[in-house]
Amino acid sequence: MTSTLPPTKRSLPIALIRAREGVMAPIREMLAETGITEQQWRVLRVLTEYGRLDAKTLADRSSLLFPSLTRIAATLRDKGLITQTRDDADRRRQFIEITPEGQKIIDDRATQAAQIVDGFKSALGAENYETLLDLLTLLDPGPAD
Amino acid sequence: MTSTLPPTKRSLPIALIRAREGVMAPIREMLAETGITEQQWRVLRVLTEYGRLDAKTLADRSSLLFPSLTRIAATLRDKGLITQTRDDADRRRQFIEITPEGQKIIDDRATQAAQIVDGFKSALGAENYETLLDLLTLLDPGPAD
DNA sequence: TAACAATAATTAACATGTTAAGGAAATGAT
DNA sequence: ATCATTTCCTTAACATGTTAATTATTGTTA
Repeated sequence: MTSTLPPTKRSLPIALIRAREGVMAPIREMLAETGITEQQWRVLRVLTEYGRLDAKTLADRSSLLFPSLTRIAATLRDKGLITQTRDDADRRRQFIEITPEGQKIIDDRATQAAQIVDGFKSALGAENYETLLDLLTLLDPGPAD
Repeated sequence: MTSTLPPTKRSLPIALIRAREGVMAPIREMLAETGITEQQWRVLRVLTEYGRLDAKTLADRSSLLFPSLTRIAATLRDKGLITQTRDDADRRRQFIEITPEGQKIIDDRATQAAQIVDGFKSALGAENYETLLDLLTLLDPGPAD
């Protein structure tokens, strides 16, 4: 049975891109007022959720490649939203922690962000929404949570 | 009812990124041998599916922003994989068409690409796969096909 | 038709994605 | 202890994502 490529309208990679674009549009709009990017927001959210983290773990949990995190961390540090501390026990490693200023950005927008998420949940229906998250997780090869 | 942000492990934007990463990894691996990028592959696939297109339509169907398409088209032209033709009726517009060399890249890899897609379809199950595509389409604000 | 508005495309500027190479510190083997 | 290896992180180089400004052409209207 020779398989052929689906039409691009039913292509999984393209559907993932478009869905992400649809979901991120209102979030980006919200973030525009804060002067931080979507990825910077993601880093701050992970730091809020897990507390101080080493750079490697932070990159994993933020779904960022290490080189991206290096640049983003430098930007966030310059903005005073995080601090970077060398690990005395292993001087290769680095700890990253959110500052009160960074925390404030999350706190100030958390409700608004949650409302955007709720909007999509309503649009799909709660059950479909959970199904979608479950199916997406199956496509993620990452460490089995 | 005050809504709060979900933990990042159940965040829709992050789940979309990770899923995309999981799906694209083997495709990128395949494309590495061809010397073209994922986006360039997408443009060539759309051109194969729809034939000659004006740049605006091509950008839409490839899910690319216009500035990205401008650069990608220049690259593909330099590689001899597409041709660009000015519209005589409206000299602002431009038509883009795939060349035999470009077509060959698609033809040579179509089966392999389809097998990768089939792998994900099996992993999820055919029914779940279609459900996933349907749900993703609901998140796409784009023109209702 | 002259002035203004709208459209197609490019360019610019900055941030991120991606792969490869490099540097510093820790680990392991001899 | 020394050398090779591994690990954490940075830097480099190039492609793309994103928004804004700019150019060229077309359309509209007074």
